[in-house]
Amino acid sequence: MLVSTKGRYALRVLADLAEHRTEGYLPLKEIARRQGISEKYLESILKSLVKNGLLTGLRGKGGGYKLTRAPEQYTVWDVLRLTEDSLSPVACLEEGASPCERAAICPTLAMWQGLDRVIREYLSGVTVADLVRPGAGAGDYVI
Amino acid sequence: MLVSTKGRYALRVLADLAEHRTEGYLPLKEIARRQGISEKYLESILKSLVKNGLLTGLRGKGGGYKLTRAPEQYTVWDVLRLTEDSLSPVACLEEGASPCERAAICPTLAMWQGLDRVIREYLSGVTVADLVRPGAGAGDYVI
DNA sequence: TTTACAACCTATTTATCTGATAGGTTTATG
DNA sequence: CATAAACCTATCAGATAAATAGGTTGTAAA
Repeated sequence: MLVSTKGRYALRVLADLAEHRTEGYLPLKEIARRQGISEKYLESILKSLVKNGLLTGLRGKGGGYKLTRAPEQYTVWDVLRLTEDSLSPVACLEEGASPCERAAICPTLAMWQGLDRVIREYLSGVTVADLVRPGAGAGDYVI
Repeated sequence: MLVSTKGRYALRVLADLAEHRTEGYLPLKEIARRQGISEKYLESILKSLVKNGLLTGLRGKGGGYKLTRAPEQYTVWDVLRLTEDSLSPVACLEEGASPCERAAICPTLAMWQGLDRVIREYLSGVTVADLVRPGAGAGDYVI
């Protein structure tokens, strides 16, 4: 599996915040309830989104989270890069992977690089705004 | 990570067998040595390839493994489907996954389905013959 | 100014999966 | 009949995913 629940939840939260972005700060409790996700688990996910500037958090009464930019300014790729340790389809393409000594003769390397590229281009072509656009269907994102 | 060592090793073995397919049955020991893979681990991988008809195994002295078809008859997708529990990018698209009750309202579902399709189409478009074609480069498999 | 609320922080746990290892059994060949 | 090689079953160590628990700090409203 390429994308964990962490990444899936993060996208659902961003979509949720995009849909309710006129309502100011939204408390985690409310988002968690609406999305059916454990509050505590969601908390750890949102923390990293705040730390990386995708969300703003406001403490105290009346506080909560909101987007820092317009929904079309977040690509799915941007979001998943933060929540997933790696989005590479195979271990040998992960950043920080120990360089493979067979790289020069590996018959599969180019094929994996092609897959990596296909995935990255697809995810970079979809934004949070696309996700919340009404009536989005299965074939919409394939060019 | 989408594809484990199991799948990566399987493809390398098929490519190896394709390159040496004029030499009859190749013993696992020889393949493992040439590819730098543990014999015992490789054994468990090849077993499933034999069971599913991708390879033929011959026991006893002079035995080993060989391909059952021509290299261009194996797509990468065919191979990985056997070695990986799932090639779905997300848990909710795996076969046998408990049906998601939010499917009808999920803003991300269509996007994941599109990714799933992009991956499947890419992997279905590459064969073992492509892998062993001399001089294959990084951009070759992206249309 | 105090109370309630909500983000923030650190640690721990549980389960599953990956990658690998070990040792024995059967079958074919020279 | 000795040897080589596939076949089979079980086990294990480590990593990662997914979640849980409980406490601390900051902010706004009462």
